[in-house]
Amino acid sequence: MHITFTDRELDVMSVLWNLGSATVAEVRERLPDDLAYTTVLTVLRTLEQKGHVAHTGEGRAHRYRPLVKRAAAGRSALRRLLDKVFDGSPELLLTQLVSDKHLSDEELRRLRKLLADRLREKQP
Amino acid sequence: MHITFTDRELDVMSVLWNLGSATVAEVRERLPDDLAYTTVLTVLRTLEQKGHVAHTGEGRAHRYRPLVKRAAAGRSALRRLLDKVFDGSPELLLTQLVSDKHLSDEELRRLRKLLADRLREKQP
DNA sequence: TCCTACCTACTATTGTTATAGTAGATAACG
DNA sequence: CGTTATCTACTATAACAATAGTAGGTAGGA
Repeated sequence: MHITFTDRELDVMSVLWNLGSATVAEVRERLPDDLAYTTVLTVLRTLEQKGHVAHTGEGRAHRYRPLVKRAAAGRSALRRLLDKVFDGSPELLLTQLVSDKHLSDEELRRLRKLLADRLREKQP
Repeated sequence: MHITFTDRELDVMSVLWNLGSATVAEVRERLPDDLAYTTVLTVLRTLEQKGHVAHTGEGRAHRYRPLVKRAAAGRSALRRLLDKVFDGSPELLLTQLVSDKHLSDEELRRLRKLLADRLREKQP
């Protein structure tokens, strides 16, 4: 089963993942673009229709929360990226990731540790 | 500048990246779904319109080649994934990548080496 | 209590994606 | 040569994405 989001849906999900849950107004003020209130509401509604979020009443307003976990969406998107763009090669992908200028030495070191740990736990 | 492809466009680009260049028929037979010939042609045309591929005549047919490199598309997609889904954390992303069951120990080791090399070259 | 601000529900518009048919050219085959 | 297979160009259409307006309700402040 692959989970996919459109660009705008992903913006919204990102906010929900970060906040845990949010009202329309809360999502709206955190979006990168300045959209009409109703626009944000519409996006949330379509996400709900697709089963990716749910809402509960909070006074007059609705509070939305994600039903899909960040990790699940990540797994899905990563697999797709790996297959289609990096031709199934995790090395190509990682090369790209670490060649990203934004990564500090500290981060690189943490990544290395992460892999080392992972290997150790697989074959003790 | 972010490069983006729709699902189907990405399928097609993937084939072009793998083959270097291809005719409509060649792309078509490598796609995961069984699409009409004209459908594939249409996708290639829109990709051309967007400036992502170009074609040269090859006899009666056209031969298409990517204008966007796999690495460039990868960088763009990876950054997006990192920002929106993994909240900017390369660790989260890598965790997801290595928790993927498809990765063998051998691959994990190669990934670790890749990072080690990268760190060494940054600060010798 | 009355007005204002805020909220949802419904509707609308424009553009894009995904898919494919039809027409007409041409190369290839027999 | 004539017929068939193969191509491109053009056209079409349904579904979805992105954005937002309008109508009508309710809670709270003056």
